[in-house]
Amino acid sequence: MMKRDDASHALLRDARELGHEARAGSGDHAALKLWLRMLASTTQIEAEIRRRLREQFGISLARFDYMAQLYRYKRGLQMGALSRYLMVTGGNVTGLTDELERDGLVAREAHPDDRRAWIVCLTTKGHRAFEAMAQQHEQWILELFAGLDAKTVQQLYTQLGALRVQLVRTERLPEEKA
Amino acid sequence: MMKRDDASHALLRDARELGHEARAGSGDHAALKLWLRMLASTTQIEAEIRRRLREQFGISLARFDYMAQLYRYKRGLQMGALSRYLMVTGGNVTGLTDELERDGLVAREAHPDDRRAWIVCLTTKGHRAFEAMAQQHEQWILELFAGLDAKTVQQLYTQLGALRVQLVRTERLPEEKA
DNA sequence: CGAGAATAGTTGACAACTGAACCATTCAGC
DNA sequence: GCTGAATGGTTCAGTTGTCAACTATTCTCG
Repeated sequence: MMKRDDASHALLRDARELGHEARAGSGDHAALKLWLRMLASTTQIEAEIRRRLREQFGISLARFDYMAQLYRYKRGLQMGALSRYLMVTGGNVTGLTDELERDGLVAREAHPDDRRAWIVCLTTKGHRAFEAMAQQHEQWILELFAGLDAKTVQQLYTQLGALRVQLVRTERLPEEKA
Repeated sequence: MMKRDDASHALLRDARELGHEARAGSGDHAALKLWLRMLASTTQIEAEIRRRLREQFGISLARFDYMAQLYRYKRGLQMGALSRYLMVTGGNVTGLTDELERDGLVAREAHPDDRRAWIVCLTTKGHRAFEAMAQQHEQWILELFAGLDAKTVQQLYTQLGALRVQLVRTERLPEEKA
């Protein structure tokens, strides 16, 4: 389908490279190469963090993220808000809440004005447990990013900010056909 | 557990921010903030690409990645190599191969020297199908990264390269306790 | 008020992936 | 050449997440 230069998107692999970056080409596909490198790095870090959380605290990354939100919002959050913040579906939030509640880390409280809704809060136990994990978590991140100097970190942060702006804009665009 | 400055890793949320970045603090936790922004951006782009591949080609991202590897290696790959390159387990590769083979996109061929192993190749149909998808895929990436100018893209690419080097090094480190 | 639309959360079927156990085959070294 | 360890692949149970249908409640407005 569609006549094209066969090499125009050639997904070349440098034998030394790993993972998603294997899709990277050697041509001038700068954005594609950047994306594949970004995806590979993120995937790898995420897997490592996930593994360590599981290993040392017996907790999933999803549950850690969930508790991080509640830690920030000391007065609690509705489940719908959690669903948006965590970028997961409502059904998933229900399940996570059930587990965390069973383990005594969070508690559902009735919403004062809306009988459909719950307010979820960290329990004292949950609060303490999260603080311990969060501190360790930050150490891991520092370790994994130790190869970058402060200036590079700042630059990356700023540049990714620009990317994020673009993403939000694209997201809101009305879909045209393809 | 452990006495600490309560705000030392405060996972603050700016009301305007979304997703994983919610964990970002306002302090000097530069690496943590960078990580959360990176994770959020990548997750979002990945979800968008996944959605579009599903919608327009009825294919999962995993299958796309799988075919990308075979497209690069025209002479085929062993399943173990695919497993490493795709950063997924062997069991997963078996399943993906079964599906793709059933759809006539790839073919298992006996390894000439090792009767345990298979060589998986794209079929002609698979090759054609992948080219069409890959071209569209690159357009999507260009669109999503359109907010960044060429110089920024180059810088990001280089800087993430440094991160990747660090990751490979960390990965190989013998584990110490925690 | 009252009917229909919208919203909050739950449920259950399903898809994707992992990890461990398991064959078959090959390799290493006596 | 044999035996035990290592490797390539498969299978299966369990985890994590999605999606769509459903219940209960609240909102909108004629």
